[in-house]
Amino acid sequence: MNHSPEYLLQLLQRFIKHPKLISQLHSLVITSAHLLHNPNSPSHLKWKPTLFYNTLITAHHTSGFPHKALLLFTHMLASQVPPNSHTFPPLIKSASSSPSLGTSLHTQVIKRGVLCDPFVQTTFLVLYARNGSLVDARKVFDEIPLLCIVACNAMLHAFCTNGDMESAVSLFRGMPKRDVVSWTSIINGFAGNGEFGKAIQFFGKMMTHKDVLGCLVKPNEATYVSVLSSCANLDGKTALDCGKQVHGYVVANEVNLGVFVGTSLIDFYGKMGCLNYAVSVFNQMDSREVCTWNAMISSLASNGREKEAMDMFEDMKAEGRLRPNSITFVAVLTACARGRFVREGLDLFGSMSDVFGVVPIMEHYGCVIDLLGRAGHLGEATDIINNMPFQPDASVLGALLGACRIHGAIELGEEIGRRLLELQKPHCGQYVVLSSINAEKERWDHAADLRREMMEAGIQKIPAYSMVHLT
DNA sequence: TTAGGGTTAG
Repeated sequence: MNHSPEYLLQLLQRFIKHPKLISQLHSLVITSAHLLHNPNSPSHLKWKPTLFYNTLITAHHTSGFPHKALLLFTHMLASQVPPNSHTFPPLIKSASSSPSLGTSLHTQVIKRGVLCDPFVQTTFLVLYARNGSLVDARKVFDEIPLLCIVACNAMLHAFCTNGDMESAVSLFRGMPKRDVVSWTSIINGFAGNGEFGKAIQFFGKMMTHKDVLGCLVKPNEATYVSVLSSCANLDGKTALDCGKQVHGYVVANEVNLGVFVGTSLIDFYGKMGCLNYAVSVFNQMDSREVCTWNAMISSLASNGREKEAMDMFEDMKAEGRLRPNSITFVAVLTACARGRFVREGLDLFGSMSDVFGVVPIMEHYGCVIDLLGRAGHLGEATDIINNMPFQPDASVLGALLGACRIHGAIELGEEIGRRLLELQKPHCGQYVVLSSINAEKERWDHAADLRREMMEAGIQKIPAYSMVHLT
Protein backbone atom coordinates (compact mmCIF):
# COMPACT_ATOMS: atom_id res chain seq x y z
CA MET A 1 0.00 0.00 0.00
CA ASN A 2 1.30 3.43 -0.93
CA HIS A 3 1.68 5.54 2.24
CA SER A 4 3.65 8.44 0.81
CA PRO A 5 2.77 11.85 2.32
CA GLU A 6 1.52 13.03 -1.08
CA TYR A 7 -0.83 10.07 -1.36
CA LEU A 8 -2.19 10.52 2.17
CA LEU A 9 -2.70 14.21 1.56
CA GLN A 10 -4.59 13.45 -1.61
CA LEU A 11 -6.82 11.03 0.28
CA LEU A 12 -7.48 13.56 3.01
CA GLN A 13 -8.42 16.29 0.60
CA ARG A 14 -10.64 13.99 -1.37
CA PHE A 15 -12.52 12.58 1.62
CA ILE A 16 -12.53 15.70 3.76
CA LYS A 17 -16.25 15.48 4.47
CA HIS A 18 -16.47 11.80 5.35
CA PRO A 19 -16.19 11.47 9.15
CA LYS A 20 -15.74 7.70 9.16
CA LEU A 21 -12.89 7.80 6.68
CA ILE A 22 -11.25 10.73 8.42
CA SER A 23 -10.51 8.71 11.55
CA GLN A 24 -9.06 5.89 9.42
CA LEU A 25 -6.95 8.36 7.53
CA HIS A 26 -5.82 9.88 10.80
CA SER A 27 -4.61 6.46 11.93
CA LEU A 28 -2.72 6.10 8.68
CA VAL A 29 -1.10 9.47 9.24
CA ILE A 30 -0.01 8.45 12.73
CA THR A 31 1.59 5.27 11.42
CA SER A 32 3.30 7.29 8.69
CA ALA A 33 4.50 10.04 11.04
CA HIS A 34 8.14 9.30 10.26
CA LEU A 35 7.49 10.36 6.69
CA LEU A 36 6.21 13.71 7.86
CA HIS A 37 9.21 14.50 9.97
CA ASN A 38 12.02 13.37 7.75
CA PRO A 39 14.87 15.84 8.28
CA ASN A 40 16.32 14.80 4.95
CA SER A 41 13.29 15.97 3.01
CA PRO A 42 14.15 18.18 0.08
CA SER A 43 13.52 21.86 0.76
CA HIS A 44 10.45 22.03 -1.51
CA LEU A 45 8.75 19.47 0.75
CA LYS A 46 9.52 21.22 4.05
CA TRP A 47 6.08 22.83 4.15
CA LYS A 48 4.31 19.51 3.74
CA PRO A 49 3.94 18.65 7.45
CA THR A 50 2.15 21.97 8.04
CA LEU A 51 -0.15 21.35 5.09
CA PHE A 52 -0.78 17.88 6.43
CA TYR A 53 -1.82 19.04 9.85
CA ASN A 54 -3.87 21.89 8.37
CA THR A 55 -5.79 19.46 6.21
CA LEU A 56 -6.37 17.06 9.10
CA ILE A 57 -7.50 19.86 11.40
CA THR A 58 -9.93 21.18 8.76
CA ALA A 59 -11.18 17.65 8.10
CA HIS A 60 -11.94 17.06 11.77
CA HIS A 61 -13.56 20.44 12.17
CA THR A 62 -15.82 20.07 9.13
CA SER A 63 -16.71 16.52 10.11
CA GLY A 64 -18.03 17.67 13.48
CA PHE A 65 -15.08 16.73 15.71
CA PRO A 66 -13.90 20.08 17.09
CA HIS A 67 -12.14 18.50 20.08
CA LYS A 68 -10.07 16.30 17.81
CA ALA A 69 -9.15 19.31 15.71
CA LEU A 70 -7.86 21.08 18.81
CA LEU A 71 -6.07 17.94 19.97
CA LEU A 72 -4.32 17.73 16.60
CA PHE A 73 -3.08 21.26 17.11
CA THR A 74 -1.37 20.20 20.33
CA HIS A 75 0.20 17.25 18.45
CA MET A 76 1.31 19.67 15.79
CA LEU A 77 3.05 21.91 18.33
CA ALA A 78 4.53 18.94 20.17
CA SER A 79 5.96 17.67 16.87
CA GLN A 80 7.41 21.10 16.23
CA VAL A 81 5.50 21.51 13.00
CA PRO A 82 5.04 25.27 12.56
CA PRO A 83 1.43 26.46 12.19
CA ASN A 84 0.70 29.09 9.54
CA SER A 85 -2.23 31.37 8.75
CA HIS A 86 -4.19 28.46 7.26
CA THR A 87 -3.97 26.51 10.51
CA PHE A 88 -5.98 28.92 12.63
CA PRO A 89 -9.40 29.56 11.02
CA PRO A 90 -10.68 25.99 11.55
CA LEU A 91 -9.15 25.94 15.04
CA ILE A 92 -10.80 29.20 16.04
CA LYS A 93 -14.13 27.83 14.83
CA SER A 94 -13.53 24.61 16.76
CA ALA A 95 -12.96 26.67 19.91
CA SER A 96 -16.16 28.66 19.50
CA SER A 97 -17.79 27.25 22.62
CA SER A 98 -14.88 28.14 24.88
CA PRO A 99 -13.86 31.79 25.32
CA SER A 100 -10.68 30.78 27.21
CA LEU A 101 -9.55 28.58 24.32
CA GLY A 102 -10.23 31.50 21.99
CA THR A 103 -7.89 33.64 24.07
CA SER A 104 -5.16 30.96 24.00
CA LEU A 105 -5.46 30.75 20.24
CA HIS A 106 -5.23 34.51 20.00
CA THR A 107 -1.91 34.30 21.88
CA GLN A 108 -0.68 31.60 19.48
CA VAL A 109 -1.74 33.70 16.51
CA ILE A 110 0.34 36.63 17.80
CA LYS A 111 3.29 34.32 18.54
CA ARG A 112 3.20 32.88 15.01
CA GLY A 113 2.99 36.35 13.46
CA VAL A 114 -0.27 35.77 11.57
CA LEU A 115 -2.43 38.28 13.44
CA CYS A 116 -2.69 40.50 10.38
CA ASP A 117 -3.90 37.74 8.10
CA PRO A 118 -7.40 38.72 6.87
CA PHE A 119 -8.71 35.15 7.11
CA VAL A 120 -7.56 34.84 10.73
CA GLN A 121 -8.94 38.27 11.59
CA THR A 122 -12.33 37.59 10.02
CA THR A 123 -12.63 34.28 11.87
CA PHE A 124 -11.88 36.00 15.17
CA LEU A 125 -14.42 38.68 14.35
CA VAL A 126 -17.08 36.01 13.82
CA LEU A 127 -16.08 34.21 17.03
CA TYR A 128 -16.35 37.34 19.17
CA ALA A 129 -19.67 38.28 17.59
CA ARG A 130 -21.04 34.79 18.29
CA ASN A 131 -20.02 35.10 21.91
CA GLY A 132 -21.88 38.40 22.11
CA SER A 133 -18.73 40.54 22.38
CA LEU A 134 -19.64 43.15 19.82
CA VAL A 135 -16.96 45.53 21.14
CA ASP A 136 -14.21 42.94 20.56
CA ALA A 137 -15.59 42.08 17.13
CA ARG A 138 -15.59 45.76 16.20
CA LYS A 139 -12.02 46.14 17.50
CA VAL A 140 -10.81 43.28 15.27
CA PHE A 141 -12.70 44.76 12.32
CA ASP A 142 -11.13 48.20 12.85
CA GLU A 143 -7.67 46.60 12.85
CA ILE A 144 -8.09 44.90 9.45
CA PRO A 145 -5.80 46.93 7.18
CA LEU A 146 -7.44 46.17 3.84
CA LEU A 147 -11.15 45.65 4.23
CA CYS A 148 -12.74 43.28 1.76
CA ILE A 149 -16.38 42.44 1.22
CA VAL A 150 -16.19 39.23 3.26
CA ALA A 151 -14.88 41.02 6.37
CA CYS A 152 -17.52 43.76 5.95
CA ASN A 153 -20.25 41.16 5.64
CA ALA A 154 -18.98 39.40 8.75
CA MET A 155 -19.18 42.73 10.62
CA LEU A 156 -22.66 43.39 9.23
CA HIS A 157 -23.76 40.03 10.55
CA ALA A 158 -22.08 40.76 13.90
CA PHE A 159 -24.11 43.97 14.28
CA CYS A 160 -27.33 42.25 13.19
CA THR A 161 -27.05 39.28 15.54
CA ASN A 162 -26.23 41.56 18.44
CA GLY A 163 -29.25 43.77 17.85
CA ASP A 164 -27.46 46.86 16.56
CA MET A 165 -29.34 47.41 13.30
CA GLU A 166 -28.47 51.09 13.24
CA SER A 167 -24.74 50.34 13.00
CA ALA A 168 -25.44 47.53 10.53
CA VAL A 169 -27.35 49.81 8.17
CA SER A 170 -24.77 52.56 8.57
CA LEU A 171 -21.92 50.17 7.64
CA PHE A 172 -24.00 48.75 4.77
CA ARG A 173 -24.59 52.24 3.34
CA GLY A 174 -20.88 53.04 3.52
CA MET A 175 -19.68 49.84 1.83
CA PRO A 176 -17.97 50.54 -1.49
CA LYS A 177 -19.16 47.21 -2.82
CA ARG A 178 -22.00 44.93 -1.77
CA ASP A 179 -23.14 41.51 -2.80
CA VAL A 180 -26.10 39.22 -2.19
CA VAL A 181 -24.65 38.22 1.20
CA SER A 182 -24.56 41.88 2.33
CA TRP A 183 -28.22 42.38 1.36
CA THR A 184 -29.35 39.08 2.83
CA SER A 185 -27.57 39.84 6.10
CA ILE A 186 -29.51 43.08 6.49
CA ILE A 187 -32.82 41.47 5.53
CA ASN A 188 -32.18 38.67 7.97
CA GLY A 189 -30.97 41.13 10.60
CA PHE A 190 -34.27 43.02 10.53
CA ALA A 191 -36.16 39.72 10.67
CA GLY A 192 -34.06 38.50 13.61
CA ASN A 193 -34.82 41.69 15.49
CA GLY A 194 -38.55 41.37 14.90
CA GLU A 195 -38.74 44.12 12.28
CA PHE A 196 -40.32 41.96 9.61
CA GLY A 197 -41.86 44.85 7.69
CA LYS A 198 -38.47 46.51 7.31
CA ALA A 199 -36.97 43.20 6.18
CA ILE A 200 -39.58 42.97 3.42
CA GLN A 201 -39.04 46.61 2.46
CA PHE A 202 -35.30 45.99 2.17
CA PHE A 203 -35.95 42.98 -0.03
CA GLY A 204 -38.18 45.12 -2.23
CA LYS A 205 -35.40 47.68 -2.54
CA MET A 206 -32.90 44.98 -3.44
CA MET A 207 -35.15 43.70 -6.21
CA THR A 208 -35.90 47.08 -7.75
CA HIS A 209 -32.81 49.27 -7.27
CA LYS A 210 -29.41 49.17 -8.84
CA ASP A 211 -26.68 48.75 -6.24
CA VAL A 212 -23.48 50.77 -5.77
CA LEU A 213 -21.82 49.30 -8.84
CA GLY A 214 -24.85 50.00 -11.01
CA CYS A 215 -26.02 46.39 -11.15
CA LEU A 216 -29.07 44.63 -9.79
CA VAL A 217 -28.16 42.13 -7.10
CA LYS A 218 -29.70 38.75 -7.74
CA PRO A 219 -31.25 37.06 -4.69
CA ASN A 220 -30.32 33.50 -3.90
CA GLU A 221 -31.85 30.76 -1.75
CA ALA A 222 -30.72 32.37 1.53
CA THR A 223 -32.40 35.64 0.52
CA TYR A 224 -35.67 33.91 -0.35
CA VAL A 225 -35.60 32.04 2.94
CA SER A 226 -35.05 35.22 4.97
CA VAL A 227 -37.82 37.16 3.28
CA LEU A 228 -40.27 34.25 3.39
CA SER A 229 -39.64 33.88 7.09
CA SER A 230 -40.41 37.59 7.54
CA CYS A 231 -43.64 37.27 5.55
CA ALA A 232 -44.63 34.24 7.64
CA ASN A 233 -44.29 36.30 10.79
CA LEU A 234 -46.60 39.06 9.61
CA ASP A 235 -50.33 39.06 9.16
CA GLY A 236 -52.32 40.62 6.39
CA LYS A 237 -52.65 40.76 2.68
CA THR A 238 -49.38 42.60 2.05
CA ALA A 239 -47.33 39.84 3.69
CA LEU A 240 -49.32 37.15 1.86
CA ASP A 241 -48.81 38.89 -1.49
CA CYS A 242 -45.12 39.39 -0.85
CA GLY A 243 -44.57 35.73 0.03
CA LYS A 244 -46.54 34.62 -3.03
CA GLN A 245 -44.42 36.93 -5.14
CA VAL A 246 -41.26 35.34 -3.72
CA HIS A 247 -42.69 31.93 -4.58
CA GLY A 248 -43.28 33.33 -8.06
CA TYR A 249 -39.61 34.37 -8.37
CA VAL A 250 -38.55 30.92 -7.21
CA VAL A 251 -40.66 29.24 -9.88
CA ALA A 252 -39.86 31.76 -12.63
CA ASN A 253 -36.11 31.58 -12.01
CA GLU A 254 -36.19 27.81 -11.72
CA VAL A 255 -34.62 27.98 -8.28
CA ASN A 256 -34.14 24.52 -6.93
CA LEU A 257 -36.84 23.75 -4.37
CA GLY A 258 -34.26 22.65 -1.83
CA VAL A 259 -34.79 21.94 1.84
CA PHE A 260 -34.38 25.53 3.00
CA VAL A 261 -36.62 27.24 0.42
CA GLY A 262 -39.17 24.42 0.49
CA THR A 263 -39.41 24.41 4.28
CA SER A 264 -39.75 28.21 4.38
CA LEU A 265 -42.55 28.08 1.81
CA ILE A 266 -44.41 25.38 3.76
CA ASP A 267 -44.09 27.40 6.95
CA PHE A 268 -45.19 30.58 5.18
CA TYR A 269 -48.27 29.05 3.57
CA GLY A 270 -49.10 27.21 6.80
CA LYS A 271 -48.99 30.39 8.86
CA MET A 272 -51.12 32.17 6.24
CA GLY A 273 -53.71 29.42 6.37
CA CYS A 274 -53.11 28.36 2.75
CA LEU A 275 -52.82 24.68 3.56
CA ASN A 276 -53.25 23.41 0.03
CA TYR A 277 -50.27 25.44 -1.17
CA ALA A 278 -48.20 24.14 1.76
CA VAL A 279 -49.08 20.53 0.92
CA SER A 280 -48.38 21.14 -2.75
CA VAL A 281 -44.87 22.49 -2.00
CA PHE A 282 -44.23 19.55 0.33
CA ASN A 283 -45.20 17.09 -2.41
CA GLN A 284 -43.01 18.82 -4.99
CA MET A 285 -39.86 18.60 -2.90
CA ASP A 286 -37.28 15.99 -3.90
CA SER A 287 -35.45 16.06 -0.63
CA ARG A 288 -36.99 16.59 2.82
CA GLU A 289 -35.29 16.94 6.16
CA VAL A 290 -36.72 16.79 9.70
CA CYS A 291 -37.43 20.52 9.65
CA THR A 292 -39.49 20.08 6.45
CA TRP A 293 -41.69 17.47 8.12
CA ASN A 294 -41.90 19.61 11.26
CA ALA A 295 -43.11 22.62 9.27
CA MET A 296 -45.70 20.48 7.49
CA ILE A 297 -46.96 18.81 10.68
CA SER A 298 -47.17 22.20 12.46
CA SER A 299 -49.04 23.73 9.54
CA LEU A 300 -51.62 20.94 9.56
CA ALA A 301 -51.90 20.99 13.36
CA SER A 302 -52.57 24.71 13.51
CA ASN A 303 -55.10 24.74 10.67
CA GLY A 304 -57.65 22.31 12.01
CA ARG A 305 -56.27 19.27 10.22
CA GLU A 306 -54.98 17.48 13.30
CA LYS A 307 -55.63 13.97 12.05
CA GLU A 308 -53.60 14.64 8.91
CA ALA A 309 -50.81 16.03 11.09
CA MET A 310 -50.76 12.74 13.00
CA ASP A 311 -50.79 10.76 9.74
CA MET A 312 -47.88 12.84 8.51
CA PHE A 313 -45.92 11.93 11.62
CA GLU A 314 -46.61 8.26 10.90
CA ASP A 315 -45.44 8.74 7.30
CA MET A 316 -42.25 10.35 8.54
CA LYS A 317 -41.52 7.43 10.83
CA ALA A 318 -42.42 4.93 8.10
CA GLU A 319 -39.91 6.51 5.74
CA GLY A 320 -37.30 5.50 8.29
CA ARG A 321 -34.49 7.79 7.22
CA LEU A 322 -35.12 10.63 9.67
CA ARG A 323 -35.38 10.77 13.44
CA PRO A 324 -38.08 13.00 14.95
CA ASN A 325 -36.55 15.74 17.07
CA SER A 326 -37.70 17.97 19.88
CA ILE A 327 -39.59 20.29 17.51
CA THR A 328 -41.37 17.34 15.87
CA PHE A 329 -42.84 16.42 19.25
CA VAL A 330 -44.00 19.97 19.93
CA ALA A 331 -45.81 19.85 16.56
CA VAL A 332 -47.36 16.41 17.07
CA LEU A 333 -48.38 17.08 20.67
CA THR A 334 -49.97 20.33 19.52
CA ALA A 335 -51.96 18.31 16.97
CA CYS A 336 -53.04 15.91 19.74
CA ALA A 337 -54.12 18.76 22.01
CA ARG A 338 -56.14 20.53 19.35
CA GLY A 339 -57.63 17.31 18.00
CA ARG A 340 -58.49 16.05 21.51
CA PHE A 341 -56.38 12.92 20.96
CA VAL A 342 -55.69 12.56 24.66
CA ARG A 343 -54.65 8.91 24.76
CA GLU A 344 -52.41 9.19 21.72
CA GLY A 345 -50.82 12.36 23.07
CA LEU A 346 -50.06 10.84 26.45
CA ASP A 347 -48.62 7.69 24.85
CA LEU A 348 -46.44 9.79 22.61
CA PHE A 349 -45.26 11.97 25.47
CA GLY A 350 -44.43 8.82 27.44
CA SER A 351 -42.44 7.30 24.59
CA MET A 352 -40.45 10.40 23.63
CA SER A 353 -37.48 9.70 25.80
CA ASP A 354 -37.40 5.89 25.73
CA VAL A 355 -38.26 5.22 22.11
CA PHE A 356 -37.00 8.35 20.33
CA GLY A 357 -34.30 9.57 22.69
CA VAL A 358 -35.83 13.04 22.93
CA VAL A 359 -35.96 14.29 26.52
CA PRO A 360 -39.09 16.39 27.15
CA ILE A 361 -38.43 20.07 27.74
CA MET A 362 -40.70 22.87 28.97
CA GLU A 363 -42.51 23.20 25.61
CA HIS A 364 -43.52 19.53 25.65
CA TYR A 365 -44.90 19.85 29.17
CA GLY A 366 -46.83 22.92 27.97
CA CYS A 367 -48.37 20.84 25.17
CA VAL A 368 -49.34 17.98 27.48
CA ILE A 369 -50.92 20.31 30.04
CA ASP A 370 -52.82 21.94 27.18
CA LEU A 371 -53.83 18.47 25.94
CA LEU A 372 -55.17 17.39 29.33
CA GLY A 373 -56.55 20.80 30.23
CA ARG A 374 -58.63 21.21 27.09
CA ALA A 375 -60.09 17.73 27.64
CA GLY A 376 -60.98 18.62 31.24
CA HIS A 377 -58.48 16.29 32.94
CA LEU A 378 -57.40 19.00 35.35
CA GLY A 379 -56.35 16.64 38.14
CA GLU A 380 -54.03 14.69 35.87
CA ALA A 381 -52.59 17.94 34.51
CA THR A 382 -51.92 19.18 38.05
CA ASP A 383 -50.19 15.89 38.91
CA ILE A 384 -47.89 16.22 35.92
CA ILE A 385 -47.02 19.81 36.87
CA ASN A 386 -46.28 18.77 40.44
CA ASN A 387 -44.02 15.93 39.27
CA MET A 388 -42.09 17.73 36.56
CA PRO A 389 -38.30 17.39 36.81
CA PHE A 390 -38.01 21.20 36.76
CA GLN A 391 -40.14 24.12 37.88
CA PRO A 392 -43.00 24.91 35.46
CA ASP A 393 -42.74 28.24 33.69
CA ALA A 394 -45.48 30.70 32.84
CA SER A 395 -46.44 28.91 29.60
CA VAL A 396 -47.12 25.63 31.43
CA LEU A 397 -49.05 27.28 34.28
CA GLY A 398 -50.82 29.51 31.75
CA ALA A 399 -52.03 26.43 29.84
CA LEU A 400 -53.58 25.05 33.03
CA LEU A 401 -55.05 28.42 33.98
CA GLY A 402 -56.70 28.67 30.56
CA ALA A 403 -58.17 25.19 31.08
CA CYS A 404 -59.45 26.20 34.54
CA ARG A 405 -61.29 29.05 32.90
CA ILE A 406 -62.85 26.86 30.21
CA HIS A 407 -63.98 24.31 32.79
CA GLY A 408 -64.89 26.77 35.54
CA ALA A 409 -62.43 25.37 38.09
CA ILE A 410 -62.35 28.33 40.46
CA GLU A 411 -60.19 27.12 43.34
CA LEU A 412 -57.53 25.52 41.15
CA GLY A 413 -57.60 28.52 38.84
CA GLU A 414 -56.97 30.87 41.74
CA GLU A 415 -54.10 28.78 43.01
CA ILE A 416 -52.46 28.55 39.59
CA GLY A 417 -53.15 32.23 38.95
CA ARG A 418 -51.39 33.19 42.18
CA ARG A 419 -48.39 31.02 41.27
CA LEU A 420 -48.30 32.72 37.90
CA LEU A 421 -48.41 36.16 39.47
CA GLU A 422 -45.45 35.25 41.67
CA LEU A 423 -43.57 33.97 38.64
CA GLN A 424 -44.17 36.71 36.15
CA LYS A 425 -43.66 40.38 35.90
CA PRO A 426 -47.03 42.09 36.19
CA HIS A 427 -49.02 41.41 33.08
CA CYS A 428 -52.70 41.92 32.68
CA GLY A 429 -53.42 38.52 31.08
CA GLN A 430 -53.47 36.48 34.28
CA TYR A 431 -55.46 39.06 36.20
CA VAL A 432 -58.07 39.20 33.50
CA VAL A 433 -58.41 35.40 33.27
CA LEU A 434 -58.61 35.07 37.05
CA SER A 435 -61.11 37.87 37.28
CA SER A 436 -63.17 36.37 34.46
CA ILE A 437 -63.29 32.96 36.16
CA ASN A 438 -64.72 34.61 39.24
CA ALA A 439 -67.10 36.83 37.33
CA GLU A 440 -68.46 33.94 35.31
CA LYS A 441 -69.31 32.18 38.54
CA GLU A 442 -70.88 35.38 39.86
CA ARG A 443 -68.19 35.76 42.50
CA TRP A 444 -68.22 39.47 41.88
CA ASP A 445 -66.45 40.40 45.08
CA HIS A 446 -63.39 38.30 44.12
CA ALA A 447 -63.51 39.59 40.58
CA ALA A 448 -63.61 43.19 41.75
CA ASP A 449 -60.76 42.58 44.22
CA LEU A 450 -58.59 41.20 41.48
CA ARG A 451 -59.32 44.07 39.14
CA ARG A 452 -58.49 46.50 41.94
CA GLU A 453 -55.24 44.63 42.67
CA MET A 454 -54.43 44.89 39.01
CA MET A 455 -54.99 48.63 38.90
CA GLU A 456 -52.90 49.08 42.03
CA ALA A 457 -50.09 47.17 40.38
CA GLY A 458 -50.28 49.77 37.64
CA ILE A 459 -51.64 47.42 35.02
CA GLN A 460 -54.34 48.38 32.62
CA LYS A 461 -56.23 45.90 30.54
CA ILE A 462 -55.25 46.31 26.95
CA PRO A 463 -58.55 46.99 25.19
CA ALA A 464 -59.48 44.46 22.59
CA TYR A 465 -59.51 45.85 19.09
CA SER A 466 -60.14 44.72 15.59
CA MET A 467 -58.65 46.07 12.43
CA VAL A 468 -59.94 46.27 8.88
CA HIS A 469 -57.28 46.27 6.22
CA LEU A 470 -58.11 48.73 3.45
CA THR A 471 -56.35 48.35 0.14
C1' DT B 1 -5.55 24.47 2.20
C1' DT B 2 -7.91 29.12 5.28
C1' DA B 3 -12.80 34.00 6.14
C1' DG B 4 -19.18 36.09 5.36
C1' DG B 5 -25.64 35.26 4.85
C1' DG B 6 -30.58 30.86 5.39
C1' DT B 7 -35.62 26.76 7.46
C1' DT B 8 -39.13 24.14 11.55
C1' DA B 9 -41.87 25.18 17.98
C1' DG B 10 -42.68 28.56 21.82
